[in-house]
Amino acid sequence: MSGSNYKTRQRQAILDYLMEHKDCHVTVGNISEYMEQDNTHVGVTTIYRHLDKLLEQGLIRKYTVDGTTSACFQYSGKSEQCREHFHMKCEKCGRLIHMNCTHLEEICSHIGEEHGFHIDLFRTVFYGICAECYKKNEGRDNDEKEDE
Amino acid sequence: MSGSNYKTRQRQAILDYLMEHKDCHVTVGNISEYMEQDNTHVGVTTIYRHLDKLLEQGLIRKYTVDGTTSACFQYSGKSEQCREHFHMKCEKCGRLIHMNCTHLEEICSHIGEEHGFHIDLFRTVFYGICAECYKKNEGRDNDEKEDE
DNA sequence: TTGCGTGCAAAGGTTTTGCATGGCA
DNA sequence: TGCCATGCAAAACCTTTGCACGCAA
Repeated sequence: MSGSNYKTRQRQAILDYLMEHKDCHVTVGNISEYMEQDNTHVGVTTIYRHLDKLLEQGLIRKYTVDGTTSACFQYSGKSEQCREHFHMKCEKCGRLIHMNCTHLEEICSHIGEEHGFHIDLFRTVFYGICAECYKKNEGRDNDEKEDE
Repeated sequence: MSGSNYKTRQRQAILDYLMEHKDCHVTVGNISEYMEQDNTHVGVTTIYRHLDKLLEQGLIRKYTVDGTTSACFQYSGKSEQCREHFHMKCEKCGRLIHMNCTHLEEICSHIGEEHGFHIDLFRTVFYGICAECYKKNEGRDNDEKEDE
């Protein structure tokens, strides 16, 4: 499997971009556009192919964010440790938060033992609003009605 | 918004199908194919439009399951109570499990209070393998390697 | 030199839009 | 009858594939 990684301009550019944006998710379109502006053209085909590899290698994650049709990717680093904690994604700012908390680790065993459900930590993501965005938004627009 | 729901053959057929399959997710293709076999043709456009409405009304959920390119939908019912518990999705059989568990509810408050992260219970789904599928699969194929 | 990497064009899918027609209220 | 609902065809996207050429090792 994808064991041969030639060191090419394109590969480096994509990796750089992903690492610079490790706090939020990006689409193939984002990457492509950025490269264009940067006069560092990289074909979308190439981007897709590298993302596939990185995904296989567990270096990035793939999401489907509400309202978007295209897939979102995000750098998460050598993931072994990411298989041991939960991730939360802020729906406002898009930040990915690695939640290291023993209390939460317990969830996993609880669900496994009591409910017989074996959680895939790598794929499971909590969606919600992060502390900062929540503060910012507090009391502001009741535009997004809380339903009754 | 979408407040006017005419009672049409198509709307009813789609709703029926969704409710009959409330235990698993279905794609637009599934719905369309079924209708065809059932001699109850419904155009895909119509299906998409109804799913959008149902989504808006919170009657169904939308997923993107790994490896699939098309969106998956699943009936979840008048969702008010589904905003109060977690959901788990089995990646093997596709079943959606409504997890009513006080222990887990605590987790929610823990995350909210200690970590300041406000979970969106309606959108958050735990991915993994359900008890039944886990049993079935136990010791069988190490085909799907556990990585090293 | 070898074989992977790249990029264009084309193909394959899924989802959305436009528009004329059908059907509920 | 007035509107919304429907469905076909076409458009708009996103992603994958085929193939010739480029380039790292």
